[in-house]
Amino acid sequence: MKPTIRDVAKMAEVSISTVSRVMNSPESVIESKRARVLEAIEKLQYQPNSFARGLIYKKSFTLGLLIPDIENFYYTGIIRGMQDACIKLGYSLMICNTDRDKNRLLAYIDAFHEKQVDGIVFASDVMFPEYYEKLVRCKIPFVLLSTHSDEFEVPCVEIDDEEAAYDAVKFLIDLGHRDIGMIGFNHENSISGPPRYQGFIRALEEAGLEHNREKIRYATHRFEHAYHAAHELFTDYPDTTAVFCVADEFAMGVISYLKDRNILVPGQVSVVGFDNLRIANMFIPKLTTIAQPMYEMGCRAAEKLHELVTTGSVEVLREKMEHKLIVRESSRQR
Amino acid sequence: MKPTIRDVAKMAEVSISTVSRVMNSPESVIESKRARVLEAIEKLQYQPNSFARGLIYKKSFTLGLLIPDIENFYYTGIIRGMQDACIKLGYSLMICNTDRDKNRLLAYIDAFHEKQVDGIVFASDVMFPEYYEKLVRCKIPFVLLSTHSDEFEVPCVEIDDEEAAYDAVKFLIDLGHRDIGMIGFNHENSISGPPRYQGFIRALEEAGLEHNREKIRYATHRFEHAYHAAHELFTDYPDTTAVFCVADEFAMGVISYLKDRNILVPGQVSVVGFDNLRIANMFIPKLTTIAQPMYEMGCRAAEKLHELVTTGSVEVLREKMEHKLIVRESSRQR
DNA sequence: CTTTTCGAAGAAAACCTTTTCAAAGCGATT
DNA sequence: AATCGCTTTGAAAAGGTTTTCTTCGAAAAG
Repeated sequence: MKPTIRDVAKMAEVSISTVSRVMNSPESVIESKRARVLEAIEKLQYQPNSFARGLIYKKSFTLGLLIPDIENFYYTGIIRGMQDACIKLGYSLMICNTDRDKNRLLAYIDAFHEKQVDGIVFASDVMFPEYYEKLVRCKIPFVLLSTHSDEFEVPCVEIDDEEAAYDAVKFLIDLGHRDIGMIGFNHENSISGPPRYQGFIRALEEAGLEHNREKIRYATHRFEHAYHAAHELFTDYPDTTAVFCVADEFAMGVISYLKDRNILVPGQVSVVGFDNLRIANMFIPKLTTIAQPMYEMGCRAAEKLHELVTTGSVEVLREKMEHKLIVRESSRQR
Repeated sequence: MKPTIRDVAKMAEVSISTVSRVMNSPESVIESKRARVLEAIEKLQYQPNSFARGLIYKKSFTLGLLIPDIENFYYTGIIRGMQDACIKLGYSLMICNTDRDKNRLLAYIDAFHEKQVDGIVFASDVMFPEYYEKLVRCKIPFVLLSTHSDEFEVPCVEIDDEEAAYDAVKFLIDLGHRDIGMIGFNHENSISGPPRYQGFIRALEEAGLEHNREKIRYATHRFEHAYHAAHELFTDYPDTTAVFCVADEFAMGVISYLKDRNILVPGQVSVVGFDNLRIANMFIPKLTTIAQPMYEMGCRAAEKLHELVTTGSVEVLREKMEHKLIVRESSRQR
């Protein structure tokens, strides 16, 4: 049986109030008793019961993180950042993987509610009214990560997707490419899909390359889809010399496809990815890509959530993080 | 204010006991009242307070998972499996990433203890006496995953590392290779290091290829180390025609090194990996590798822990999972 | 028609801690 | 000597649930 505060009190021959005080405001109890209590705590290996504590404080000192797909390398960086921030701020972290399943996500919110997490970071997914209302009804504070909501006023941490996509495409154009394709996210069920598309278009228009507008194929997160999308793209537009991919995993899919078709990357076709996953630097060829500061974003999300939880509001609603183009081996001057 | 069982009772005009019964043994309360209670619960969006519950049950219905490095792709499969099993079994899951830091790991155990997790899955790391004793003192049940302990009697789920390594090397030998190197885990701080080494040696001896005994270089988990280890190996033994790597990430490092040296894989050198990460199928060339059933191992670990938590013991102490050689593109007949 | 039995539901205790309130002790002030 | 104020301590309430113990009433048995 786990020792309770009562056992400590008995051993130290004081009341339980005194034991509690020793732990929470030690200066208020006289030296001699304090020493006895501390000794008893040590001897019994006493650890306060967090359930009893939670009952009183109405706080669990736990944050929840909701991610769509833990097998997506993108989230591992986020998790590390958030976990480190949680340690600093004194929280535990509960990570849940929704597998992009609506019901599962809803169930996790219930679980979080029941476990009384102090707040939730909601990563990447679209904030459907259903989710929003549930969260509000449960009165759980939350912040969005790598996503935002136009419909509701929710704090978020993200990069400028439009600008980042623009930078990537501009880079390809500056390299001399005139026939540029794109592998994008489907616009429904995706927040970063539209702005990245916009960035692509803006870069094209600025350079008078509107004839590429239609060279877009869509994929849904996974390598295999991107491989297939690349097949479609190059079947329809075999003269394409550069492809902008909205995810590194897509870039790998495209490069694999080109490899199978014996098209050289970057020799014949340049490919730019997005995210700068750890794998981007391990792939052959190493990927040119738009880097997102995943670790920092995880940290910021946790800090922002902490701010929201403790003060009830946040100073800046939408926080933009810096992206950066990283040039490696998958792109080349035309 | 969150609604409590009291509010539900008032609205349904019954006692709190009845409300409690509706939730825990509905058949014991009469239809009419049950309906009223259910309605009130629905209307108030009532959710029982898990602190109060925990206080009574002395259970948190939460399991902890301790992993050394979340950026290692190996663990994402494990996490998915374990999380799915947890859902089935009615647990929440708390994942902690130790970054292979002893103090951090110890701190997480404290956190788990304080949060009263019902049990812990301890993945991949060496079970140092320090950890073991702490866990025992805290009376937290735990199982080992992808590791085991010779020193202590702890339930575990793992594959047969010796056999798996043997299979991989045997495969290379059967392919006609006579000059085979290995990139292994350092033996200190690694559980699977020694048996995989043994498997390598056994396969060599069986084929009368003992002259390869020394062709081993070590790396510590990361791609870059493996790249460097490959450099050492091929500098010392330039005639090597096949490399057995104890991790897919090592295989990628080796292949990257060979690529930089303009040595073709599998044209001139065959490379076999270990784990069958998702990335093994995305890499160029796709990796021949030993598959571990990561998802199933995560599941089994959770189930086993559940068994341990609920019954106090497990039926089979050391559970062996099946591995399997997957032949892809990084290996070829010599 | 009375007694027994059984089902349903309420009251209250228990789980463990923090915190408020009250009391006791004691030196200092009037 | 009585009062005041201060420090230190203990008693008790509060937090929300489950569960045991009782009670009440109705149905079954005699």
